[in-house]
Amino acid sequence: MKNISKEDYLSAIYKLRDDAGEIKPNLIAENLEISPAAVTDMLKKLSADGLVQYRKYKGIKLTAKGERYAVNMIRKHRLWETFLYEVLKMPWEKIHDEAEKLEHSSSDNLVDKLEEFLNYPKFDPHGYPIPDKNGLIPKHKPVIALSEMNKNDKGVIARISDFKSELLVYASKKGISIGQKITVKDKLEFDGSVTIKVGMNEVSLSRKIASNIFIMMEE
Amino acid sequence: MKNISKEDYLSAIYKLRDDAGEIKPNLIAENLEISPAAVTDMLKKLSADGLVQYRKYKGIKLTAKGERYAVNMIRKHRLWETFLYEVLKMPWEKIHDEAEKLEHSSSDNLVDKLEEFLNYPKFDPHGYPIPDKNGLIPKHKPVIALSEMNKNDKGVIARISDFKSELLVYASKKGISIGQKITVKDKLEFDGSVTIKVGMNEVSLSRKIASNIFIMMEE
DNA sequence: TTATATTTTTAAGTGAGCTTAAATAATAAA
DNA sequence: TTTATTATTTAAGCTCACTTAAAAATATAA
Repeated sequence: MKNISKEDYLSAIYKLRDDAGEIKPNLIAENLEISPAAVTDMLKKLSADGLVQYRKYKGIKLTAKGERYAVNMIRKHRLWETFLYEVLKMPWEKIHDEAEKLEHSSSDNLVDKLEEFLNYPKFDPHGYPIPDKNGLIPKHKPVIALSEMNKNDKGVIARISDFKSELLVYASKKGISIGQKITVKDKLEFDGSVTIKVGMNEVSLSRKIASNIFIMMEE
Repeated sequence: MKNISKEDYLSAIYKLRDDAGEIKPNLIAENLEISPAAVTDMLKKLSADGLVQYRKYKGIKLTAKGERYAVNMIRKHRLWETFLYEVLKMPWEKIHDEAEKLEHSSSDNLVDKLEEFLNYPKFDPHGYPIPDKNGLIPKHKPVIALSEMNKNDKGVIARISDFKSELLVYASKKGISIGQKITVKDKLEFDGSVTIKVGMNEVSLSRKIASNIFIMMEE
């Protein structure tokens, strides 16, 4: 039996909520791989703690306090990922799961020291921004999903979704990594797949994969 | 084994057992600050897992398997302590508690990488030996508790018990740290307290404190 | 609008690891 | 050796984060 903590719920809500900041219980349940009933249960507790705004059958929102907690967890997660990748040289696809555990086992103070040691990185190894001590999240130029780009568009890989390690292994193998320049060589309306030039080679990616790779476009 | 409690029991048994390798349930209960009944409960489970040898009302022993697990946890703990102290520059008295949490949240692989990054340290910041990947524990010259030393004995501080952070803060304040040379200036039969010269100053320590400081004696 | 499907909540129950209280075994003192 | 003390185990019960199944609310389709 998995023991998913309040911290995980908050992070999940933060990451999965829509543009209006709302989320349905079902989505949380799917993401954390638990029953919807467990989510209802926990939402009541989080609500009692003043961490989420919860009304039966309505969309859920984080309170300001809940959001602070969530951002703090994400900060910890991304700093640990950076440490594991940059310092311990762990492979790209393993750092997410390790960081997932470490983020729950380190005090704010420890993580502040870690940030200092890493020299205040702004982005993690997958290209996600690292919130600072005050919850401020660095912005870089807007990014667009590779799946949304058109033939002949150019840009630089800025971010790759990190929640499926399979995706990261695959991307690595194809020579796809943060900071690489790419050009869209072809795009099939038929299945949404794109062919890009990255480094010396051309690679074809399914729509699903392309939608998890984010590009900083070139003007 | 992803179970925090079981890991804690094994470490506790390893650390608290007597010279014959045995331990009474009561001692575990006191150390983990739980009821003796909870210990009985868990011992049955550990026994079922083949980690301890348990017979009602008899002394408890770790099995070979249990000992491997315990040593591995201690390895993780001491490597994390070393990292927190040497790399993140966390204060001496805080690293024990932080390492206590991290040790349960890091894979063997991660810890191996950490060890490599730290350049294979042999002792942690409190002077305890760090088991290697194979469970081999470095030995340094034998040490003796400061409380067992006699007037005019000399030596070097090799180890300070780390399970009461209060003790570490106190020691720090008195200028006591690993590697320092000391001389026993006086010892009172009355209460077992000792006065030592360390660096420039003389400090008096109760028997209890002296029994938690270990010295590599000078011949 | 009504019927149907989907989502969410409630209700009842589980296992892990703890608690207190009572019973039993081992140890120490008279 | 008997008695008193201390240590350990058993028994019953609690909380937490889950589960499944059923009920209720909401959303979608005919």
